[in-house]
Amino acid sequence: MTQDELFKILVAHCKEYGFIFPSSEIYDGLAAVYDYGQMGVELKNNIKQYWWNAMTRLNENIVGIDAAVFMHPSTWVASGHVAAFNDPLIDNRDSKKRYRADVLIEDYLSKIEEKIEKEVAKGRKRFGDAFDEAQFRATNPNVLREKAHYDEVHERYKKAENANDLAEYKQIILDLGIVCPISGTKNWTDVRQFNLMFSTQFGSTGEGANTVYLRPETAQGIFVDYINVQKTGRMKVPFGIAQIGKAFRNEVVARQFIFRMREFEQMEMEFFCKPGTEMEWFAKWKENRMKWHVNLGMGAENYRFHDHEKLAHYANAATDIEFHFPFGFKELEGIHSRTDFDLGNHQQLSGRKLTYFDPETGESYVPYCVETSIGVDRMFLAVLSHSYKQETLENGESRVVLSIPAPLAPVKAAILPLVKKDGLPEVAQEIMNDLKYDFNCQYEDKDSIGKRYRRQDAIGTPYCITVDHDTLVDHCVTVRDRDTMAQERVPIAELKALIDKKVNLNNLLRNL
RNA sequence: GCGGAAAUAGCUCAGUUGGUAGAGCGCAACCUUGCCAAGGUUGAGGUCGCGGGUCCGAAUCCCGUUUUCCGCUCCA
Repeated sequence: MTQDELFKILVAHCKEYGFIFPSSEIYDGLAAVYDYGQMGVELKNNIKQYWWNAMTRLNENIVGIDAAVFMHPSTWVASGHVAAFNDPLIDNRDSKKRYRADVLIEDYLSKIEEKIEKEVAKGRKRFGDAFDEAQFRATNPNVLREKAHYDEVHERYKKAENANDLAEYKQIILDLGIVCPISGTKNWTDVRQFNLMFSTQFGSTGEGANTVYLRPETAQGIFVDYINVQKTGRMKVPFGIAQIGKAFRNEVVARQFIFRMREFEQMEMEFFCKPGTEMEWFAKWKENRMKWHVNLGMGAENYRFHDHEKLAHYANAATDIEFHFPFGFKELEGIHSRTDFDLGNHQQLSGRKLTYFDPETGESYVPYCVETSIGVDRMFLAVLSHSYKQETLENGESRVVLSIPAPLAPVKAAILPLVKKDGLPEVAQEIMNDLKYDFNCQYEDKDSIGKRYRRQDAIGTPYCITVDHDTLVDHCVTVRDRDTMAQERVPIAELKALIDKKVNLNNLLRNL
């Protein structure tokens, strides 16, 4: 079976067993939007709990918040999203390639600059030590011609950019005779804008209604609440703020199941530290976060760091933790050193002081920030794709099993009477009623015992507890292990401790 | 957004040159059985993705549209 086939089967499995459904499916679905079903929501909640507890409970200097999805529109000016998420795009009809119109023009401009530098280099070669570069630039006709051309194009481009004049972008591209690097033709479509932020109207729809955006990342909620948390929590730098929440991006193409969705959930932690110490914390959080992943036991070889060579406008260091998905190593989590970009911009735009007074050194500064940002949905996909296995058994039959790390499993134990008579269901119900306060359990008495085992395997239940006729006499049950299929006779009184040992999330957290 | 492919029962699929829709699995009830997907009986479930068109007649041919998959593109 190829990885591609495996992925398709996994998607089908998710739907069949209630993990993930296409959103609004009875209306043909909504592109790249998915719902979590009765099993999916349990797994997802467990993942979030593992992260939340690891962040806020294991670190005394990290606290959590839950900011609103709606934020003041200025937030997205300060964060750079208004500028960065409004790319003017243009397609070449022959090559079917899409480009950013502004990048095409900027590339053209830098080519003119190259020409000028070439001329200057020629002059330097010709005149040797006597070369006066400033004079050469001011007098050489070739340089002057190119410079004039550059200035003219640059001015038009800046004007178009400021006015957000998409038609002018296209006109510039046509006037300059820019061709597609692939097809070599000038057969361009109109320039269109793809705003990656969803917008909606705030207030009444009449006069006075303002456009607000659905947050494209949760991080900004932390930055704007930073000063409130620091003051009210009497937090001392270094400290962190953690948040789990929905974010929205109107992706041009959203695909690969829940890997890239238009509505998704992030688990982000912003760690505020003294400027100059950020690289230490960056290294520490890289190590810390990798440990959190590997601790799940899904194989250290399935993770790797991918350091960014090209950094975003806000970062001075960035790395991804990539996971081995069925479609290759892909980003699961990002760790960025964001400097004081966000707090600095919010301070400037809001006019509010966001500096921290360090009582030990007497210094005042805007803290630097190291961010860890993981997609809940990607983590979910990582767990599921790693857990899904088709096994061939000794008797030649096959089974599908989800070997989900036990503390994350949606259902921890299934209580199964061997037969639906002779008082066995009643005993099983009693056990169920006792265990349900500690674990998410399922009771099932339909079909043969073997079939019920397979159904529980398919949703990744770590333990099946079978009540048989002997139970009525010896008060013991058969406990069947999901992964080994081995069976063990256990007194009912010891059940809780046995299950707890394997499925308790705290045991996972203690290893961190 | 562009190009290619696909959409029939909850799932996997069949459905011939256009002639009023089928199987297996699953689901529900009952009987029988009882430790790794057992057997029997009965039953529920489909305006063939949606909307037009051609035709006496469309799941089937044509056009449009939605969704999904693959390749581009996008993903500060």
